[in-house]
Order: sequence, then structure tokens, then C-alpha cells
Amino acid sequence: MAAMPPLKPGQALALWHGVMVAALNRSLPDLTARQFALCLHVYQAPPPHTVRGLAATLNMSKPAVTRALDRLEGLEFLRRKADEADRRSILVQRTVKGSVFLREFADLAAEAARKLNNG
Amino acid sequence: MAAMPPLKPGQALALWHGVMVAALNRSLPDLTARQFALCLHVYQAPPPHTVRGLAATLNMSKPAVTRALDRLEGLEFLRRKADEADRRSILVQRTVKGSVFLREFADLAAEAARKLNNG
DNA sequence: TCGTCTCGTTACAGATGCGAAACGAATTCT
DNA sequence: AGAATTCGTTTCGCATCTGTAACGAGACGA
Repeated sequence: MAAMPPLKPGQALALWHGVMVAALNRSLPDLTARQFALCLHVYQAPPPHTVRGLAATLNMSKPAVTRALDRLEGLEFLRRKADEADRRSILVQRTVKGSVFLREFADLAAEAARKLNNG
Repeated sequence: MAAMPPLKPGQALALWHGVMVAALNRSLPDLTARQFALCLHVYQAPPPHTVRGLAATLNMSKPAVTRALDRLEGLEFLRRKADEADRRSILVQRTVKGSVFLREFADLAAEAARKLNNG
């Protein structure tokens, strides 16, 4: 991945504004901030992902993680898999549908960034 | 404002990931996506802002806008003002606290972008 | 084997979100 | 003046979020 261009605070606000308004108008499945962050984290950070680890990293309670996983698994954006090495744990895995969803969101963001320049 | 640098989809995801995780760990007042988009819109788009206009632009129902305003006014991030020209309408205005909040968020985003390069 | 710890989930109670519909107040039309 | 329209808000019923606490299942040391 190429280096991230420097981003000034004012540019960040304009970008967020464009993306969030665009997202609302496309009425994507409306995830809460926690649900979205959790989904994003599973796709962006290297595995393995467990409930306990996600709760710690994302500063959420374990039940909140469980419920977010329920929701995201219902949307087929993520999948639970038993951890064969320690059957108390589960491993949270990526899915095709989740990849597509995040890719669409990413394109939307890239497009919003482009529009900030070219109108 | 200087031109927005081009942003690739993969960079957008990495940026969103960094910002959302950082935001969760700072436990900012947790606004819903609609509340946050509404706040951002009032600060980024030129006034005047009415309930009806916000509802149309942000693809929300009018009651949802009213309730989001209640919440944001409670946090003192926004303020309602009577429209003297048409007393059926209200004008949504910016506040100092709201400016500070968004500035903090913007700094957090800029910092997240920086960290994606320099670790 | 028996206690203890850790894992994720479930049960509970409370807070908060949502849209549809009804509402009062202000404006505009006839 | 009186009717019709438009504004933001409120009410209603429902869905879903939250954290605390309790829980069963698996792992592990004594």
C-alpha cells in the first residue's frame, strides 16, 4: 500500500462529512459505531480475533462484542469458527460479503475525497 | 483549504479503522451515525439549516432530526434559534463546544493518518 | 479427580433509537 | 374571514442498544 498522504484537520472534517452524508443517502445497513469499528478491525488487523481480544482492543464489554458479532454474522459480514486448539475460544473470520461491503464503503470514501477537489 | 490528496480505497479503510478504534478508546460522547452526520453537516455546509432541509439532505425523517437536535443541543454542540422571518421554522446554529468537539475529532483523524505512515 | 480459572454466551433491566401518525402554531391562498 | 398548507414537535408502539451479573463448558494445576 502506498504511503498515506498527510491529512490536515480541516480536510479530515470535510472528508468525513462527505462520506457520512453519502453513506446515509445510500442507506447501507446501518451499523452502530461499535459494530462498524469491529467489522473494520477484523478486516484490517491480522488474525486471530477472539471475543476477549476484540473487547480489549476496541474498549467494549464482552457482551457488547458478542451482540455485535451476532448482528454482523446475521448480515454475513463475519463468521464464527471454533478454535480447535482451545474450544473455549472462537475465531472471528472474514467473509466474501463482508469484503464486498467494506470495498463498497472504501470506494464511496475514495469518491468523496475525489469530489472534494473536482466538485 | 489546500487540495485533498487522492485517497485509494485501501487507504480509506486503513484510515477509517485507525480513527474509529482511536475514537472508541477515547470514549467520546457516543453519537449515532445520524447524529454525527447531522452535526458535521451543520458545521461543514453553509447555513441556514432547518429541520426540513436537514431531513431531506441527510435522508432522515423529521422526527429523527428533532431527536438528534435534542441530543446535540443537550451536549451544547448545536443550538436552535427561532427564525424571525418565518416563525414556523427554526435555524440550527453552531456553538463553541461543538467547534471544539469537531476540532478534537479532526485532530484525532489527522493523527491517525500520520500514524499509518510513521508507525 | 477436584477445585479454579478463563472462555463466550445468556438473562435481566434500563436507556435510547426509529417511523408513522396526530398535533398546535404560523403562514398562505381564495 | 376561513380553508388549506407547511413547519417542528410529540405521542405511540416497537426494535435494539448498553452494562452487570450469572451461567455452562473447556482447560489446567494440585
